[in-house]
Amino acid sequence: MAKPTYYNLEKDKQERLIDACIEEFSTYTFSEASINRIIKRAGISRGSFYQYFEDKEDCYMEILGIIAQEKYRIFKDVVQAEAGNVFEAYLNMLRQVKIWMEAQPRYYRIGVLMELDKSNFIQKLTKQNPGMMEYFLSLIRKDQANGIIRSDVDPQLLSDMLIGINQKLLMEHFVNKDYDRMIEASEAVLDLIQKGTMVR
Amino acid sequence: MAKPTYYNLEKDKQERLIDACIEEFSTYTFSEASINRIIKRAGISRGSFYQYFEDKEDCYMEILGIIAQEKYRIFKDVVQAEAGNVFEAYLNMLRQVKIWMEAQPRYYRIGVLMELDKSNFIQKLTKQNPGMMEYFLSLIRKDQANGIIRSDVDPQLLSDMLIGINQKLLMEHFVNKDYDRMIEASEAVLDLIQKGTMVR
DNA sequence: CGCCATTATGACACCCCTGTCATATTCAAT
DNA sequence: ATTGAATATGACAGGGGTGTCATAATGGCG
Repeated sequence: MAKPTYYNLEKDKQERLIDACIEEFSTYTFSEASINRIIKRAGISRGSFYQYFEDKEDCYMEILGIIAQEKYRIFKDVVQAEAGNVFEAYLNMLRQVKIWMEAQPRYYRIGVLMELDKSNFIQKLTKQNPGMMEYFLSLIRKDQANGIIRSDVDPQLLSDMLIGINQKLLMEHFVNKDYDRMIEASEAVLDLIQKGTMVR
Repeated sequence: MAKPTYYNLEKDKQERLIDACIEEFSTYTFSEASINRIIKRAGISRGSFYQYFEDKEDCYMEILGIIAQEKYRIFKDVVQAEAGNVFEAYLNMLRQVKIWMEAQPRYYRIGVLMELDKSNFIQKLTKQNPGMMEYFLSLIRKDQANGIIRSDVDPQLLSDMLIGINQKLLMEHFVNKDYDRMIEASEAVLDLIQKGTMVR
């Protein structure tokens, strides 16, 4: 956790510092990120940085905390609409991600870079993510029970597919900043997965 | 290109050097790879390294050349069987990749790390890859003409899906070293894509 | 004002890296 | 055996990085 001095910082200075950190961590991997660049950008001295944070990891955790807060703020009042099936649930989720990407591209980028980092510290952080797969799995099973999805479809496989495909779409459209097209493409993908490619 | 001195090297020494390079480049990104570690492992002096190669890039290119050769050796006499459709072509390709992964996991790993590297040099190298997507696109169009795939399926989309899903499967099974399961999973995925998830 | 706690600073030690270069060694050919 | 070319070597320059620490500046408060 950041040192007391950090929390005592006057607002303006703290914001400058946070912005510099976000800029750095959304441009470089944690391993590649440079404290030198951060302090230069924030206009503070090397010594001060270490007055605020224990070290680079500490600083990173502080930023992650801020991101988590903001994420919660944006996602909390999203209609947790009872999704009719996995596919709808999926699209709901994607629309939320679109909002997130548009509102906070730098935050999203930090997430992307996290996935690319191989350092122990980051690997440990990333591992702590059970999440979404379980959610999809349960939905798929429910849909099978309701006769919406064929019962001989392997839930695990379908879930992997959904997650895998979209990782690609997300990434692709994020670099192009074409978020609307992303939703369209996803709808088409889901449609295809439901109907299959075969001529009937 | 490597310097003449490199090519004059006695076999044993050259092999030790190459092995050290492969070990390094299959463990670290090009940017993160360290000449210090390479020379230590190869048991040569720093000066010697630069007697053989212009610099790190030069060394990397030499290794890529060796990999390309080996890849060709393994892939050349694979039955370029006239695949019946995209899905068969896809599985053919995947089986080749399996052989490659098993035969040369380190080489495969170098490819993976290349994708993760953001340095200019590597980005430039990676870009020069038109490849597989075009191939899939043409096959998909052919299948549509032959009435195997519904004509209202977007070829680009299907191609993206195939490539995207498998990137995930490949990666996942590569880390688990479970190549047989990889083929099975891919077959299941392809089956699902063909038939769709809907109950008919 | 004077005093003390808090905060700010940049020089410093130490680490790792790449690429160079004068010098030493090896080796083949005369 | 001598000599000259090819090869080997590690000290060195120069750059970047992190974390520390003695010292300086600041700011409230008695």
